[in-house]
Amino acid sequence: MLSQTAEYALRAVLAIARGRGQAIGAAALAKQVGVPPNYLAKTLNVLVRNGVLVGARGRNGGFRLARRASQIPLLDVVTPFDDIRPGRRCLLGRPTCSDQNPCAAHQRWRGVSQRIGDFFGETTVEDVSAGSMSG
Amino acid sequence: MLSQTAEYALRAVLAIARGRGQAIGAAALAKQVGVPPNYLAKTLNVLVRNGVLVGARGRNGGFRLARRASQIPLLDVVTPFDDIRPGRRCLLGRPTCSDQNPCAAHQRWRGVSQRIGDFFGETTVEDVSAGSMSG
DNA sequence: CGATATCAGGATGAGAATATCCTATTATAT
DNA sequence: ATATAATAGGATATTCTCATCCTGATATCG
Repeated sequence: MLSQTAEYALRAVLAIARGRGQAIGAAALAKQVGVPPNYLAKTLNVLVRNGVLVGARGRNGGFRLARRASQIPLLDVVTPFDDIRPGRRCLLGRPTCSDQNPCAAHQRWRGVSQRIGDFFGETTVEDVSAGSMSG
Repeated sequence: MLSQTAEYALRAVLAIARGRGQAIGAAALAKQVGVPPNYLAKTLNVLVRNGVLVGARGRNGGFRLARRASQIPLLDVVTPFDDIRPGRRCLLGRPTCSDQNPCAAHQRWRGVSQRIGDFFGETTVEDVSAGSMSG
């Protein structure tokens, strides 16, 4: 469903959210969510550039959420890595696919696609970070 | 959503279904659905080995559906290329994710995931091949 | 100040997915 | 029979994602 990188980003952001405002270093985060440390560092950096996280350098540095968890839809976490806009989710891979310009599967796929879009747009980091530690 | 290869497979199978029993050669098919000819040939070959298509060699050869279009769920077309079983669709990429062993996002993602699974399992090639030529 | 911990980010490598090429096999038409 | 048209499928090339490595910038602690 999501690229490896987007999954890493999600896991990391959820872990940060569980820290309740406490900054967490990339290395600790990597160990906690089980992803390659160096790669995660780059991924977190992208999230900083996209306004999802803020990164603090130097001793006692680390990453925090840029906004309250309730203000960050999962879409914001995922979008820098995967383009999941509705038009780009055509089942048959057409560059654009809409009600006006539908592919053969559009009519039937539409409802499902909508559900996916709604999920990422409406579910916030808070909604899912409240859950279990794992993942 | 799907890999490039799975998309190609879907497009090709839908085009074959529109041929109403008439065998279509890989080259003609490739031109019709707009995919690299040699690559499509390999992809079609996989579908033959998986019992979705039958390939006829020699002059006037080509590909036909192995069953009636109404008997081929999209899942069968896609599965040889993408593993989209529910357990493998964990948002956070855990190897297994279920009601018994859920990830943080499981509860909320579950409904959407189910819809996706139902779509591929229940929608048949006939359901979507009836639609437009394009795609 | 100086040592150290940490993010920022460019350069490079490994592997998978995608794409191309070529040869073998098989059926049909003449 | 022979030529030809088509699938079958191995070998190879290309591209992109994922991952590692290294250096620079910056903040904190003593």
